[in-house]
Amino acid sequence: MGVPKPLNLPFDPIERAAETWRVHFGPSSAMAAVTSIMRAHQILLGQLDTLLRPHDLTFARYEALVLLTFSRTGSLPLSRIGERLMVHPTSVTNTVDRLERAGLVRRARNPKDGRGVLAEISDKGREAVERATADLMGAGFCMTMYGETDLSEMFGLLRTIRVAAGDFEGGEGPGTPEGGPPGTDEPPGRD
Amino acid sequence: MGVPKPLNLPFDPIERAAETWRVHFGPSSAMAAVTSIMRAHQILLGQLDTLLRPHDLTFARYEALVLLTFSRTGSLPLSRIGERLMVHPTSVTNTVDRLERAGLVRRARNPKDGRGVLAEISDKGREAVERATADLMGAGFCMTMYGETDLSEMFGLLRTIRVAAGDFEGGEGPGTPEGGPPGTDEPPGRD
DNA sequence: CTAATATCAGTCTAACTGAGATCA
DNA sequence: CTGATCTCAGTTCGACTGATATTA
Repeated sequence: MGVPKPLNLPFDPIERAAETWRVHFGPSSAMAAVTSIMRAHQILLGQLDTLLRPHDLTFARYEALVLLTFSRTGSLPLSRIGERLMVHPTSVTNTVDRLERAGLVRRARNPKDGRGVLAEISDKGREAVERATADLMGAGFCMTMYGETDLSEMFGLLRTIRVAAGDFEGGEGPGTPEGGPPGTDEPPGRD
Repeated sequence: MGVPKPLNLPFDPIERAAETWRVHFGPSSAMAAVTSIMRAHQILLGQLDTLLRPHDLTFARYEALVLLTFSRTGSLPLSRIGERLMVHPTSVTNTVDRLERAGLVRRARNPKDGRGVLAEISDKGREAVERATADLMGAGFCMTMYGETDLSEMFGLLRTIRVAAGDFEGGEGPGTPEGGPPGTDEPPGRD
């Protein structure tokens, strides 16, 4: 899965494409960065899904389960799951469908909002998260080729595009506002 | 598409997940970096595909077309396309199918290898690449929030995971080997 | 003979569109 | 009433498995 067979090309295909690109079209650093992100994603998803397959999970389903584990009551409205994981509403329905079929989650009516549906993690689900997480951490999240400095540098760099995409309000003001975030500061892990 | 509506959460969802993660499971910088790559990929693919939709192209098809544009004869064996773009053989067949149906590419027997099939770009295909490329470059490849320094830093950082995945032989020796790469040094854009 | 190349049939997943039910 | 939440039907897409024909 992912990339079972290393290609071992005698050259960096992205670097070469960037050189050729520059000759044909002009400056290519943005193109090289984009292509690198695409490829990194492909590599990571392949490796993570391979690690998660024995647990009958995909990375998307795993993320949803973890989110439920983190919630106070072990349950969240589907709408909030979609919001936090930044996926389409119908994708959330689909993900929860599969988790429910596997017995890792069950649906419940939201007592606080008749429109809403809660996804509630089951004991089996909690066990699955625990085992899967152990595997992922054992594999260092497939990022063992990086040191702490590189990891936080990468996080910082990619934060810029997330802010630009409007994921959250981190654009204005000094980075992480210190000494008094205006009003919206919630404790982490809140339901 | 992608994420048409900015979420504008009052907090960084990945940062918050990382904090909670650390409390539950331990160190989380690798997890935060992985999640950031996943999200960056999602953002970029959404924006790029939106830019390419009017040209009846996806990013995958666009990449294949560009590769053909770069080739000496305007044609490449499907196997080589798969190798350079690092996609599965059946995915190449599928991509070329679609490009052929759109009249941007045609198949031809490989005169040098009866097993092989060449994908050859058509005039219509070359025009499509030119127009699409103009759009993408006009949009700065959706990376206008970054400066040159950030872009090359990102490329360098992500190069590490590509090397570790065995994409190419860049692991041993001093970075980009200077003064005499061993034997396999080809001119770019060959074939 | 084996190995490489490409195709086909079919599965799986995620992301989407559009429509509709339910309820605040 | 509007708007939010969720579901369903159906599409598109890329990545895959396994089998097969062809040819080096």
